Amino acid sequence: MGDITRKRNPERTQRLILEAAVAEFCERGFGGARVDNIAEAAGANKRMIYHYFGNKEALYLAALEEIYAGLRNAEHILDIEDDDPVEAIRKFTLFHWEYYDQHPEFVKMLTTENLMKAKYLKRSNHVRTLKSPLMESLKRIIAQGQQTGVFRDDLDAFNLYLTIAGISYFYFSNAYTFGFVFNRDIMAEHEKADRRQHVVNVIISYVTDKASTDSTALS
Amino acid sequence: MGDITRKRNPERTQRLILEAAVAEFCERGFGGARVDNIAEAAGANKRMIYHYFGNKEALYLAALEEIYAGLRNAEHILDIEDDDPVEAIRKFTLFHWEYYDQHPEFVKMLTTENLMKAKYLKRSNHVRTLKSPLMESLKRIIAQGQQTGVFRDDLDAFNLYLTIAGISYFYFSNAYTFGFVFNRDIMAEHEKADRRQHVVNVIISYVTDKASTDSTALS
Amino acid sequence: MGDITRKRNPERTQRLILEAAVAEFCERGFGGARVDNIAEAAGANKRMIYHYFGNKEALYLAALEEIYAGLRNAEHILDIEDDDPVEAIRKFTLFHWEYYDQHPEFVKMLTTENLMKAKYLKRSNHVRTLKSPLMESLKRIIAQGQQTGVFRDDLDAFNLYLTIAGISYFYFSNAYTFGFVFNRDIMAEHEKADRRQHVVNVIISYVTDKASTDSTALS
Amino acid sequence: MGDITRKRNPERTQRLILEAAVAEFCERGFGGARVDNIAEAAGANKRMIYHYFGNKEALYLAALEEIYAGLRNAEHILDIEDDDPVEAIRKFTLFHWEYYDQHPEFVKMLTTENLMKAKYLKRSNHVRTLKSPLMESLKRIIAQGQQTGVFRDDLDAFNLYLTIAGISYFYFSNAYTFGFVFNRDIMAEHEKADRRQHVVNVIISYVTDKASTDSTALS
DNA sequence: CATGAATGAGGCTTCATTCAT
DNA sequence: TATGAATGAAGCCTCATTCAT
Repeated sequence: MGDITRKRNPERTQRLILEAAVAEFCERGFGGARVDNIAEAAGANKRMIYHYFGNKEALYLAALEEIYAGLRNAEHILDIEDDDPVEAIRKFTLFHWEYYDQHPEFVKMLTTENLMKAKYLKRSNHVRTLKSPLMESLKRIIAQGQQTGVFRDDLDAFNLYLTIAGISYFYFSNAYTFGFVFNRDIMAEHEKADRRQHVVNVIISYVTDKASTDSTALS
Repeated sequence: MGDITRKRNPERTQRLILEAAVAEFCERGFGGARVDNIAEAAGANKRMIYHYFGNKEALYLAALEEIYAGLRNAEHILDIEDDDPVEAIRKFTLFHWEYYDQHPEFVKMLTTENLMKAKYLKRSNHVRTLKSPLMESLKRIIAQGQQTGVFRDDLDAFNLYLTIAGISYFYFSNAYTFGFVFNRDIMAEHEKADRRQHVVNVIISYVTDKASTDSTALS
Repeated sequence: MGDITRKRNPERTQRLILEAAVAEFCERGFGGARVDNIAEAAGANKRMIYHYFGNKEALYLAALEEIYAGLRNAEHILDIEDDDPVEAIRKFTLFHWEYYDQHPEFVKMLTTENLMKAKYLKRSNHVRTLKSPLMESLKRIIAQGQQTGVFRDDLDAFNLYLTIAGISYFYFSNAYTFGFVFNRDIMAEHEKADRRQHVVNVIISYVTDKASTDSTALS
Repeated sequence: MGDITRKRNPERTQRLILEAAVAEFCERGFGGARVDNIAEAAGANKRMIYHYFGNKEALYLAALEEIYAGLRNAEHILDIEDDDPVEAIRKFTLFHWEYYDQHPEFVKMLTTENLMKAKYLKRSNHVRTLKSPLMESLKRIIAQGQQTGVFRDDLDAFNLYLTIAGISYFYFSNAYTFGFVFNRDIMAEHEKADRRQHVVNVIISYVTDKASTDSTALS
């Protein structure tokens, strides 16, 4: 008795289950995840999962929303008040790079969810609002860069956002296969540092390349 | 009688099983895929899968190698004999875009495999050699572009390849979540056409942006 | 309601499974035994077998150890405090005869296990200690018999044990084939009584035959 | 062409199948034996087994009869023309010891068959006659030993046969469990030589022990 | 709130046997 | 005679979920 860590602590139990669920779903995907594993990892009884979350699908959705919530919290770090749009876009790009690097569970959950055609995400009521702040930030940066004449004119926020996110995301999401095919240790620190710089270069080259705007007419 | 499609045609049976396996693994991932479904879709007896492929894991590996083999075959299309390096890089980029667009099974199998940390790919003996030709093509293009002074000096083939592949791959691999969060029909033809042009622009801007080579020193 | 025999009685469930397992493995051997049969005979859900024992192999090992444990328990009956070594060896011999007669499952499990080259027995951690008490008893009897000059000098406990056990064991283990070949109802009570006496005679003749000790030189 | 070893040699194929069957049934028992394994080991097509033997059960019966036929052939070696009944009984005993030692497949097939309650043996039409010659030999030896006053009067051929056979058989049939429990290498040559002598001693002590005939009245 | 025993459906795999050639 | 592709039944095992306490 007196074992306060185990007895009658609903919030703690829920949190532990959620954390264990995120880890398990990341590690094995939805189909491969085991409710038993989650219960054990959470130090909770399996019945508690059903008590608090209903079933495996609902637990997965909770884990997915937890992941998106993590991104929302991190956005606050990204307070770009820079006068320099180039520096701002650089920070914006690096924010994504760093986030994916430090939150592999985010990458894995999104990848899993995409394989399931966003089946569960579509059931979420408040996820859709989450990414907007980042998009708004990007739009502000673009506007400022174009006003000051540093950025090309034909920038589209949505496309640029996809490129910035994708170029970083892909490195982490597909590291295993191309690491194997090209026989490189993708996750080594020096490899990541090298790639990080490349990513920034690509983005900055694109947004500041005003000449090539016309080149699009070629294709 | 006369039902030539069902009787004693081992090669056909194997092929049908493999095709059904690719579809099923793409649709549901390794853990979610059902051997029964594959057998039924192939119009074959379930026992045949074990007769020809051994077990589910071996069948998955065969499907994975089939996917990579498909890429190898497609490479022949990419005979870039252009004198213009910019045009060459454009073709190279579009080849990847088109391939991912037209072969969603390639994207899904690779994504699945990455979620499993390339567990099965590592068992493959001849996959590693497959991507080399593409990399060689890219190196030739880079060399030519730099000789003619059109390309920047600091291009790294590996990084550029990852960027070209990733920027396209990401669009298709993450279409479902992005489409939902931003409420856009990512797979609509006009959206894809728009994106296709953007991707080309980004790559060309980067490789031809000789000025910003120095800008990297800033970060 | 009130059906206490079926609900929430883990010990009872485990015991019933184990008993059913012993019967099934005896009847059909390891390969021939059916997990479904065991579950049904135990009145339990098949899943419970895996819950409590892990898998078929582990269940078999548990059954095997149960069998050996039965022998250990029976040993307590064999408290030979006789002053007469001949009477002691007679009791010792009859103990084995009676045990094999009354525990056909012991004979069958051992026979099955030997056909499998003791594959599972070797995994057991506490079986090896079980037979020692019997061997110790025999050694004491031999020592006493030799001290009093009733037994021959060249008795080897291990060999004698094998003979005592084997001569009885064989009758029950091979009853079906030689019962058929010689067309006799081996398991009829009068046949067993006759054989029982013969077995005792053979052992006593051997241990008390001091003259023939030299005869070994002949061969 | 010209590969005479593989093509169109019915007798050879049948013999190879039978030999492979004996080996497989010995190694794994009836339930554990695999028709595929037998076909492969025989270098034959699986269909041939069904062509020549009908089905798995019939093949097993054929293997069982083959085993008994082997014993019959070996009996000819046992031409005991000795004037000395003790020497004759010694030879008779050693014949069984040697046969079991040199033909483990005989021991295993009989053991397997007994576990199945002689299910298949009972279907055999000519096995029952096979052991008679040995029994007749033993009866002659007993008669001679009793006529010359060397053997005890109460010898029963059937019981003596069982003892002689069983005491040897048991050593080989139960070698694995005994070897493990007592931690001895039962099949080592020096162990076998030691045991061989012991077995002979036990039998000779019994048949020549005329005094203890009365002692049976005690029990 | 918490436990873990119990369940039924379904998953992968194996098997002896038959069929078309 | 010989081959090996094809089959349906059944085996072991796993899973998410519910129930009794």
